[in-house]
Amino acid sequence: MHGVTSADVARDSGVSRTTVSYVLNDTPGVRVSEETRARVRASADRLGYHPSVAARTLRTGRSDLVLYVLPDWPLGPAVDTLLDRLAGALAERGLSLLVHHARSGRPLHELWRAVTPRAVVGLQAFSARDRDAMRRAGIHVVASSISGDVPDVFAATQQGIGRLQARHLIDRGHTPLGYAAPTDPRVRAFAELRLAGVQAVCEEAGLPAPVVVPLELAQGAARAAVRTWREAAVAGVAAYNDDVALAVQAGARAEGVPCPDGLAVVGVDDIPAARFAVPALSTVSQSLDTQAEHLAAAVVAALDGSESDGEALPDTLDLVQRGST
Amino acid sequence: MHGVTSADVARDSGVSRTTVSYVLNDTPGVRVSEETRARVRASADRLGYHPSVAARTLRTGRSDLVLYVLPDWPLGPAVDTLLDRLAGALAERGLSLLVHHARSGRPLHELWRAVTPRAVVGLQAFSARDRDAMRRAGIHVVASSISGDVPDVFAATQQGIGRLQARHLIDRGHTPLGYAAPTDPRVRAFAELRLAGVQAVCEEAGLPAPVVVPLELAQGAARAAVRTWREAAVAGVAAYNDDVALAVQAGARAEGVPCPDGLAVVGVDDIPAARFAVPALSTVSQSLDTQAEHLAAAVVAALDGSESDGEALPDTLDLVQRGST
DNA sequence: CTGAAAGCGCTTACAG
DNA sequence: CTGAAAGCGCTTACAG
Repeated sequence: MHGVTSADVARDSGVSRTTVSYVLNDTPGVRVSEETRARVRASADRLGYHPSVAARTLRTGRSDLVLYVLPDWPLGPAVDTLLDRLAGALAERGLSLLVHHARSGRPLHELWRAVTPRAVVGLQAFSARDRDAMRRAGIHVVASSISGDVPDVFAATQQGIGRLQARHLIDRGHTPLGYAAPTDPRVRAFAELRLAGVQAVCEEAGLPAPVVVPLELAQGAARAAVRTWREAAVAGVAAYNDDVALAVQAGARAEGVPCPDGLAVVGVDDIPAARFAVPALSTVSQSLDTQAEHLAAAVVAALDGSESDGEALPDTLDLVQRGST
Repeated sequence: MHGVTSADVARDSGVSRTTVSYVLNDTPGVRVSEETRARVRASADRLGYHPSVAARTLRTGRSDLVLYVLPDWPLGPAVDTLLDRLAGALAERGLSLLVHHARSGRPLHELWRAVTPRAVVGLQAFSARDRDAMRRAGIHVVASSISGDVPDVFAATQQGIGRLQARHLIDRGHTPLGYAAPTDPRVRAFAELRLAGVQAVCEEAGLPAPVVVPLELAQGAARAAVRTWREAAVAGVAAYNDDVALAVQAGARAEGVPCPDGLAVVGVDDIPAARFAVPALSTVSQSLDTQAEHLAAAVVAALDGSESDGEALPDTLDLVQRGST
């Protein structure tokens, strides 16, 4: 049984449910004697009273939930950091995280119409239709792009990663460039954005377009890729992430190509294994912590009504140079 | 505005709210003509009706939420797989995942009493008090241990990992043994369980207890650790996970100790980097996918009332032998 | 086969 | 300063 209701508390403390509500919610602009307040709170405590979320939601038309839409793509470790920060920041305000699974096939609007969350948060931009409908329903919408219609912050960051990798390779004289793409179709959007960054820098520098090779995470595939790059005289490879970069290094080793002199490689993520590779792997560090913090702050700001348009995502990209470039 | 209610649908289709409810919920044992059903459904569709979750929950005393308690320890990539499988399996039954953050400081009972979820799922065992209170409230409780009071399945699995590592090293003749522990305090519980497995096997084999060295993920720390093991004549090291194992390999390399002949190493997780290490890293693969699937199945079974006591976690541990042992 | 009515637990004008 | 009463939207005995 759920059991204890505000009526029980009222009876126990000898006041009306109205007063119980006033006291327990600290309703502003209401005068209740300190003595009564204490009595009510003591009763609530003693009886183990917890207001029914359902009833409150029904009455106020607004729940204490924040809907978090998981993206289509696998987040990997990032999801942990993100969830952690978000759930933590929300818990401080008495809000809870409801997770929606984009891959589940259940349409988003079915969920938000049903639960009337306080805010909806996603890493991807929502469709204009979804977004407008949610706004009209008074729900705060926080996409990865902080201010409504600005191009996606995450997209900008992804391109920035590719740009940083390319510029670094060029600065170190490892030209022309190659790109080691992942084969997992779910991260294609990311890979394409990062690659676009590399391509843009090549063009700006008057270099030929990077030689793109999709790379299975296996020895054989890696060797074949290295051979392809060698034939094209590629001297520096930007890899989709550290795992792919490590594969490239292994392929080069197997082909007898020295790194970085024969083929330089730069990854993304700075996973622990990067610093133990031979030679140690240069990589772009993303500072997910900062990004997660930023997202959490954006949500909280939206809830507080301060909208926080201006606040751009601080620069979270960092090139860690090690032996592989 | 939320707007459309069952009253609107009733008016629009010329029936009572009762009938609307019967039709839309397919209430069994109720006869409504096919024609009426079609009319009601058409109205609901056309008006964009979505029953209020809050009202339904208030009325029935049971929500469509499953509360998922994130553990104290960082899950890393695992959380992604777990969430994915769980949210997917639940979405199929019209249930949604509510995430509770153990680290948030907000007590668990406050949340479950407030939202009356259908089930509560956690990777850790709940306190007996929490568990009993939830059961009494009619909430299904699914901990990592499937059947209520059996010792924690995850704990058993962790010990199994250590046992597998130790037995492998012994079989290959790499004795006596060392253990490379992590320094992150949040994973201490795991590390201790895995180490216990190693210790048990050593004892059973009549070997000295493993030499335990906590290992920072850095070159210097790794070298020092390797020196310690050398002094103790350790020939085989079980590492907490692949990241730590990779550090050990790097330390050995820097100390001029050949792997595996001078020092053999076995990790846990089979991360992509493991197969590209030099020599390639032997490791215990955990098959998180299988474990996640199993957890999702346990939740669904609990909801369906079939409890599924017997169904033990299938064996998900696998030793992948490569060059480092 | 269908409808009128009660009631889930809360908050909030509105009266006193 | 405090309370009686309405109503949020739904489901479900209960009558017809």
